[in-house]
Amino acid sequence: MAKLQKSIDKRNALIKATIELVNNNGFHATPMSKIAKMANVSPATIYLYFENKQDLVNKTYIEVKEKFTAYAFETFEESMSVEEGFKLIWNRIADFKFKHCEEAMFLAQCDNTPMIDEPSREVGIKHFQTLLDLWGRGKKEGLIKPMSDHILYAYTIIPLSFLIISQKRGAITLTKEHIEQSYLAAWNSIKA
Amino acid sequence: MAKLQKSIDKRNALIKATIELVNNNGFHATPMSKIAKMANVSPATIYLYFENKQDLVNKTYIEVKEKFTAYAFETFEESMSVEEGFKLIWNRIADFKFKHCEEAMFLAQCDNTPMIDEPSREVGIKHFQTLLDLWGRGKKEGLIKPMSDHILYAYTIIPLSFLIISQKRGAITLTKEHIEQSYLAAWNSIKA
DNA sequence: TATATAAAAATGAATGTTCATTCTTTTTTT
DNA sequence: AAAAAAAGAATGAACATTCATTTTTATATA
Repeated sequence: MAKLQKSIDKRNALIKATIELVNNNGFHATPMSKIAKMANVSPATIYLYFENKQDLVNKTYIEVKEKFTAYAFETFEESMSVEEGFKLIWNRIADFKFKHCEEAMFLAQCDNTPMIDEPSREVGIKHFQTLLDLWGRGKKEGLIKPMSDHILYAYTIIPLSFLIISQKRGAITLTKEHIEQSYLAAWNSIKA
Repeated sequence: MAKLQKSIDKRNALIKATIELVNNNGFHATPMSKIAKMANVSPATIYLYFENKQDLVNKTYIEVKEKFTAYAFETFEESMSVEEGFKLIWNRIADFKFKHCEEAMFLAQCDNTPMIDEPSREVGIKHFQTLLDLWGRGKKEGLIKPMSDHILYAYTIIPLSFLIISQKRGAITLTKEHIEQSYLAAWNSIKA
């Protein structure tokens, strides 16, 4: 166990360092040597855990995305009403982005960039099915406007990424009130 | 004039090549040599027009952003009502992103990345004052919810970037109807 | 339990490549 | 014929990745 434990720590440290450095400097300006240094590891060690730089970034993306969606849907139950369920999931997402804003920023950067290869991106998308199903139910029940999932996503979830990034840049300081207003804006934009 | 004309052509070709290559491969994977090749120019020539790679990207960003905002506000007039003005500007923005989706994608990538340095980013923001003023008026008149400009922006303009990128990736095909639904979603999220 | 040994993990120093930038020469313009 | 613009080749630094060793861990033996 000791052996495996140690390995996981190093791996986590590498992923954490990748997130932080890519957030602050961008993919193009984060050399493997810096990642190694921040993770307190030799550059060569990275290659024991990841095939190469691209693989490191892909795996980081997938891991963060999975953590994110797991958190988003953790407390959701099928038995909930559409409105209740949506409110819950939306708030979990807001909560995650708030609490783990480094991770959230990293995802935002990946989602707008050719930094991640397509297969890894696909993996990330799959995990959102729960929300799409809920929206499907909402549309059928006439509670949510009959719009493409992409539009629903664009007007409810995407704005949060922007707000978190703005906060990280120091352009705004998000309060509980902002989040409440934000939820209302999201709901108003999709409710039938 | 011949001389100046020629120079401007080369400069434009360089900016166009930068947009295209960065969109498809990301900043980290677009060497100056490729930009030069795509613009039909020697690598050395780039340095007659731009100080270095960072400068080239900064200038490209500023130029595209200016073109974008100029287009967005071109037909707006102070005399318009808030709702009318907002609808007009929003549609101009949608229109621009639709017609010039390469440019729009480039901006989206810049806005979520440390690719651009802060001073250049600031320049890009300044040009949005017209919209902020309009929102200010809307809030005063009680037509728009009293929310931070960041939230208004997040729920009306930002979603468009996501939709354009999704379209470019082939995940959705945007129709006139999508755009209309989209405008309604935007307006519903901010109207008082 | 202590010791020896094999296997695994980790390292720091090379390696070779890529790439931004500069230099020197050539071409074009005035 | 001088000046400006452009070119291609050269330069040197940065960097991803690999190599040869060392250190750590696990296992086996006494």
